[in-house]
Amino acid sequence: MTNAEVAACFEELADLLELEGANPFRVRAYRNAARTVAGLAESVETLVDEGADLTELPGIGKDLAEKIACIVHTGTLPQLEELRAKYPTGVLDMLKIPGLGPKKVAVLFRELGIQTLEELRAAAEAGRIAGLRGFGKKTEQSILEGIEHLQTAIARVYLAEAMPVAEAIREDIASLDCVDKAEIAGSFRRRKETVGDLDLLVTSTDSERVMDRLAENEFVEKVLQRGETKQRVRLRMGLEMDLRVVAPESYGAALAYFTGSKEHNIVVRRRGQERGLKINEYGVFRGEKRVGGKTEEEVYAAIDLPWIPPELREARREFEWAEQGRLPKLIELRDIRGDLHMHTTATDGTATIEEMIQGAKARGLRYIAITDHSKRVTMANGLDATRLRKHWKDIDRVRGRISGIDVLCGVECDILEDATMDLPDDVLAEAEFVVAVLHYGLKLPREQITRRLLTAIENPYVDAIGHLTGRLIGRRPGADVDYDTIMKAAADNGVMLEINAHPSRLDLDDLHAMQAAYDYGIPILINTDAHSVGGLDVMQFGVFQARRGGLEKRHVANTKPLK
DNA sequence: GCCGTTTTCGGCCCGACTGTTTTCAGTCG
Ligand SMILES: Nc1nc2c(ncn2[C@H]2C[C@H](O)[C@@H](COP(=O)(O)OP(=O)(O)OP(=O)(O)O)O2)c(=O)[nH]1
Ligand SMILES: [Mg+2]
Ligand SMILES: [Mg+2]
Ligand SMILES: [Zn+2]
Repeated sequence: MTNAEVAACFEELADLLELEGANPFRVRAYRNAARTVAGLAESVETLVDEGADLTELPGIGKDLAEKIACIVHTGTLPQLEELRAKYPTGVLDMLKIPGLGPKKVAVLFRELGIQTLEELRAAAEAGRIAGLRGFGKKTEQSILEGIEHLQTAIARVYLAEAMPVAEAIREDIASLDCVDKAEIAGSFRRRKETVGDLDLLVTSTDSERVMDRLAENEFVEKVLQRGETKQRVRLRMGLEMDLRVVAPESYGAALAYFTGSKEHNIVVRRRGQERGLKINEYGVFRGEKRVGGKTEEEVYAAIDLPWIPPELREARREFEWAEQGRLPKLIELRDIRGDLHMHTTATDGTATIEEMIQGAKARGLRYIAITDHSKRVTMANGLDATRLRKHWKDIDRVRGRISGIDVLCGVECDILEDATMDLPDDVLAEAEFVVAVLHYGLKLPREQITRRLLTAIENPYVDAIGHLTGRLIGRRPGADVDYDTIMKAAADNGVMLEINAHPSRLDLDDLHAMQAAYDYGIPILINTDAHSVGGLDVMQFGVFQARRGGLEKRHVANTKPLK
């Protein structure tokens, strides 16, 4: 039972309770529990087995602690099963339609007995929905469009994919004379690995002009919603964008609001309440009087906290840290000196040794390791001992004529399904850098995954483990890694763990990078795994993930000089 | 359902947009 699975139970229960018309704060408690569990680096299953006191976790009381234990032991909750029996899964599907929330879905289910999206479509087409209390012709029409849209709607988008579009739109809006500031906020500013939409904050005294300009932008397909201060549009790429326009004096408060996260905002506002203040997107108010909000610093100062970096604003540990003046000084891209994982045309890269070295040098790196694939990765033309030794000779020749950057003859060695290394020790011993990885057999049971990873970690020639779980964000889950065992072994054996910076990997993720660095003292590497010169530019995404995990420069080995 | 040196009961963030409504509920950010 993974943390994600436990969290999913609570999420589903929250949705079902909402349909039942339960107390919204009780529903929130379940959602908070889901978030707490999902945000835990340690496995709740282990915690339960060890008899840990779960009520020490934020938002988990006696009741929820028992429910967690019940889910871990039985896979579900009696209460959840009862509600599932009452509301078929198709009812929950209806909640995905924009504009349909728990109240409306409950009406459709109760009054018309609608249980699936198909039945909902039929009812709307037959005109049976308009006329229900709270439903009219427009709602009926928007339901039909909503069902249609669900079929083609895109999932969350990689931050890296959203970035060029976001930046282009931001610049266009910023070029208007009436615009003071334009910033992308939301999950984008918090540097989450994927974004559900883009949130553009603009300060201006002419919101009409700003909204018109966005509506005309070449990336925009359609205006979905428009009011006095905000507009929602759908971009041609499928992603949607929220535009919020406020007056310049509200910049800080609005940026804080729109950056979120939602849960972070709730804590900020609660701390405001406790101090007799009201905090909203327009400012900080004592009664009618505005007492701050021009900058984010003012907002945080009003609740007796230092400014908190956006990457940490997830209502995890940041308030505790800020309160104690222990906010980490987060690593920055410019701290990175080396990149110890990349490929060339020797295997599945598209650039030569020389091009990769020059590319790295042009990006200001002082050292790199060239780590082409080992033979098991036949698809990528992986190298056997003979070809690898020849490749290293080639690298050695090229590095000899390029000054200003150190180049290591490395290898990305597969950890085979039978828990042996893809290359013999005598070859690995000759390597100047070895990053060991799982590529195949990711679905093997936890015990075998552990055995394989331990083989690599205990191998004297392995320097680091790359993309530990092998997850591909939004496409496939990673291997079932026993983090505690693996991290303890890595710490004991002096093996580093990688944050693979590729936008679809980011593996280690933020939570486990934090666990490795803070709980186990394991040096972290942030590597690009570049397969082309341009691939070296993804380093920033690895740094973002590290920042979200609270990592400082000191935690990251490739900020240090090559020894 | 959680939580607390102001509370162990009674709060729980705050506001915009839409559509349905005759004054506001629902949904969403
Ligand atoms: N105070 C407050 N702010 C909210 C609430 N919901 C959303 N926000 C703020 C914080 C969010 O980061 C910001 C943008 O909302 P989004 O729905 O786009 O969420 P976000 O960008 O965080 O994640 P996303 O990747 O879009 O799913 O609006 C809320 O219920 N209360
Ligand atoms: Mg967003
Ligand atoms: Mg949004
Ligand atoms: Zn690689």
